[in-house]
Amino acid sequence: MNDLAQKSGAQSGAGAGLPAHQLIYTELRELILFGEIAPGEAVTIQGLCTRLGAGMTPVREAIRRLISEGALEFQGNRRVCVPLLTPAKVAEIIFARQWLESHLALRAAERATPDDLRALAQIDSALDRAIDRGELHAYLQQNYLFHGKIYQIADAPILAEMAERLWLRFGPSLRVMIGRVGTQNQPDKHRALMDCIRTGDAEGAARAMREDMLQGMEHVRAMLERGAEP
Amino acid sequence: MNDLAQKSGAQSGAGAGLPAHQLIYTELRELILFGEIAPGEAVTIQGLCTRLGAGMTPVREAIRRLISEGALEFQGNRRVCVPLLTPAKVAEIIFARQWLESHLALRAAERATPDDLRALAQIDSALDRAIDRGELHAYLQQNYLFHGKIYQIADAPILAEMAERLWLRFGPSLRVMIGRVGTQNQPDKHRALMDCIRTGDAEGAARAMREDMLQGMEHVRAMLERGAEP
DNA sequence: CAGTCGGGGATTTGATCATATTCTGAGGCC
DNA sequence: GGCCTCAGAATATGATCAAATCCCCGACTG
Repeated sequence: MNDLAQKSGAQSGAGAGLPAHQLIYTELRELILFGEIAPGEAVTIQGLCTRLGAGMTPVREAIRRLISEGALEFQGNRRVCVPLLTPAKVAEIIFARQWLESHLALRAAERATPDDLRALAQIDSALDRAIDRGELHAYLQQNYLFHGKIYQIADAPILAEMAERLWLRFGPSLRVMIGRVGTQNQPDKHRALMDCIRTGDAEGAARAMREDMLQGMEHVRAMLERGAEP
Repeated sequence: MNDLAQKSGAQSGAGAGLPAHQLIYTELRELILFGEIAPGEAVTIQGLCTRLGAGMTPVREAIRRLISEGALEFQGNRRVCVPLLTPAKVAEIIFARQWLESHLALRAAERATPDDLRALAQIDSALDRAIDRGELHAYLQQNYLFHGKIYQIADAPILAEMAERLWLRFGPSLRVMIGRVGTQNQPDKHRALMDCIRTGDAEGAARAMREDMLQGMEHVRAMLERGAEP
């Protein structure tokens, strides 16, 4: 219960020292992004206060922030929940990502350094390991990291933020989709993408990224149009 | 149950009914959007508490939300200010808006009803009046409303939100730019846009919207590259 | 001797919490 | 079946604590 010790001792490695609402935000964001909270599931302030062991003010701020990012939804009366995707929303997301992701990949191909390529390769091999072992959470995480690294290389913070925000919208449903389809059935376009980046083929990188994205998103779309309960 | 008092809080005195943080958010958002708070200007919680006559919690939440929307910036140590645009950021915004706005205009042209056209014409004439009178604030406001109405007609909430978010980024600098250039020098592409929508020329609407947007944004870009202090 | 740099306290500001108040939803009673 | 009451949750306030900035003063240097 004595969490007040975090201010006096500024040690204990990373994470210590920054404000609680930031930590709560990051934590809650990952819970949503990787589907720990299912689409449609309700979120209460006091529930999170006990779940994350935090005060009420930081939790409130984190929730507000995630609402404004589309990761949570304000249900008219004072209820908050993880939004359910509709086919229309998925169509919008696919449309936006076609443009965003391919452009970011194109920029990344123009700018990537050998170090960047090494980092990408490292993430991709971790991703492969997760696929082999069927580790759902690690798969989602590494996949997200891979795209995030592309965004970082692309050096376009505003566009990257737009792309990251879309992840928050389809992340929960992606988890459900992968959970049903399995991690095996995802032919990996990342290798082709990295090859294009390595050879400086920007157009090819854009195309590979677009295909990688479409592959996953069309599965989500199909699941929503069929199952109707994500 | 049916709270129609969504946002038009002009009735019943103090606009009671919806939560305070929502009111504060809307108010602060407009202050930023129309440049009442200049780019680079610092924003303090307690300053806003007195300025808007509100408690500290709602103000905090509004600020957090606007930070996450890019309308405010977190300056390392706990300072918050309206961000200064850089040429690189403007280039990103122009790039994104080229795609977003033209696509939204295209969708709007495919969906607009006669009622929608009437509403657009009404906003546009208010905009013309503001230009004639040289009313800066009204000009910015009606211009924003015009685009917002297009977004609404387009019926693509996620894309519209992305576009609205960009307004928060360039709004303050737009105000500075118009303040220098004047409202007169903006040849109005809105008429052409509405004509295209009326005749169902979706491609033409997209083109007109793109040109309208470019006109304004290139002025902003030029101002930033020249003046360096917006 | 004057100007500047650095230190230390006062003040402002942000972060968090505990608590009071209000609103929503549900279940019981008439 | 409708109204009323009650419990639980969210909103909002103010107080409190910590930290960063600011300002003033003194010492050192040119």
